[in-house]
Amino acid sequence: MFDRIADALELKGEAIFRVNAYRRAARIMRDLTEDVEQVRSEGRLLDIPGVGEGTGKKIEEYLNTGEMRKYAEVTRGINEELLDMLSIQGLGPKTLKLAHDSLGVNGLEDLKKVIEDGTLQELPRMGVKKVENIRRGIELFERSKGRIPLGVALPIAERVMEALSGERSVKHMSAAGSLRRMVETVGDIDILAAGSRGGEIIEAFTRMPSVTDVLAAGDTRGSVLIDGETQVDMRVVKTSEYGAALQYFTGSKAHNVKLRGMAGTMGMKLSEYGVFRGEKRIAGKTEEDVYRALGLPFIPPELREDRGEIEAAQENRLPDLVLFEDVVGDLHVHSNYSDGADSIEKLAQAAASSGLEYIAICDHSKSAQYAGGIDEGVLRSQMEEIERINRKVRPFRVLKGIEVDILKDGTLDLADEILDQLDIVVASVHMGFRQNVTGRMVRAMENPRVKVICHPTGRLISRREGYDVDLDTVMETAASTGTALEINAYFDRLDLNDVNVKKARDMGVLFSIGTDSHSVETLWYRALGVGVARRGWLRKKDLLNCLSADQVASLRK
DNA sequence: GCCGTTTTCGGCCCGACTGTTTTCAGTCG
Repeated sequence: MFDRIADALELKGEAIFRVNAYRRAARIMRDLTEDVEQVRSEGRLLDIPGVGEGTGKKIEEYLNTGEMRKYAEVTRGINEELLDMLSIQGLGPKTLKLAHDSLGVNGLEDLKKVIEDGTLQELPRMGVKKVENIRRGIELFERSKGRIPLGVALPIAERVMEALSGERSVKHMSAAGSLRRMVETVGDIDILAAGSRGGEIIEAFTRMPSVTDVLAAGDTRGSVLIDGETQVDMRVVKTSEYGAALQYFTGSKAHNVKLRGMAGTMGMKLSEYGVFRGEKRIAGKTEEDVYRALGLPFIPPELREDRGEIEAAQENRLPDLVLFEDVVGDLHVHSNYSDGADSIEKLAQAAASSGLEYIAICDHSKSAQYAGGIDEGVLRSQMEEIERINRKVRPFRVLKGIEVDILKDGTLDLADEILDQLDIVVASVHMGFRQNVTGRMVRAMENPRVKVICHPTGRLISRREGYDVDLDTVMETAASTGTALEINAYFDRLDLNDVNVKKARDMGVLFSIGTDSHSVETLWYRALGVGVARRGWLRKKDLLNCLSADQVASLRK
């Protein structure tokens, strides 16, 4: 509702600072991991930075009545669709308001009509090119399916950088933006390069075979569509400005705004060209230099969300974040014993060559019939095969595991006797998403054999909300029983997500990264899991995957 | 609307590009 108020106020031409205050409040509410009712009942609403008198009262009003008068007032007479249209590229609030007020545009079809019949172009400060830009913006708006999952965007970014790596004048290159911060979905892909011949680099960029549309191309900036749908923006800067540019283009916006404010109060100025004191440029070549000039240690990109990282940096208490190389095991892999595509041996070899020390084969249990779940007998023969394979692939190790179903009464799908023979047991809810999920998970965690609860919310990024589950209770029980919660790294799950990981970590919960791979193709999703872990402020000691195979196999709760 | 090492009013991040204009408004990131 705060986001919608911001949209509506912006459209009405309200002061941008007020609009931004609402956007900030919306972001803060979205990031809040505590129950807002609880915060209110303890009288702490106004303790939340960014929530003042006004928004605090509105939150109270909403909690009491389920309504917000301000929201009703500012959205009166404005179509929801009109507010959505603010995200059309090339069409901002001023133009949209003008079209609304003087031409009666109240939706996408109206706008197309006034473009067609030429009346839009007759408005003040409108011309042929502007209208054409808006027309293209509409095309893109209708074509793009919204945000791209990180797991889809990362390989595209890598392909682009690979294609440009041969350009001789390129000195540095990196993904930037939300992709570099490892946000679970990204709006577009940003690539930054440092080099002397910007024009040539951009030209090579626009000539890549996968490019279907060139949206812009100049000496310092280019923008294209890959395969007709994914927007990639490329920027080229001077080597001396690369650090400041990378810092700037990585964002997040909220992080940068706060940093720039800080720079101001310290008598400096921060821009994408560097840190300045008066006319004098005092940093900019590397990101480390930029942060140092502001009196801060380097803040890893995954933390740059203005969720307390700047304050932590000032007080020198940034977490020592887990590194990709620290994660030496994948604790959730399916084989062709259930619904996976590849043999255990093939998975082991692929995992070994990707730098892992071990994987845990955790196929589905018998109740998951749709997934070819296995019973006690098949599991026994799988354990024998794993022993044979382990003799072949040493020092790599395959752990004997199972992804056991948590049944509708909270009991497990396989008997304790066989679970006792495994190296690791992970447990999942795969049925009855609305049926006492919390109680069932708690009961499963109370079983000392269960080391991990998989995908604790059950959400699918592209299409499903997740279970009816009380995460606070799950986290408390996980902490008290020593059960790890999974960071399921499958690209459409990423479950738990970043904010919940941070919250659970602060409660003393342990974590386990599992790719939930059903073939060798997705073992690389571990990188996505590490991204979520780092965004959740995790250290090496918070993850089971940083233990050795022996340590994992001998875990006791 | 929020907030305070410029502290209860008066600021609020910074710069580039585009297209429309004769000095700048709108949009974007």
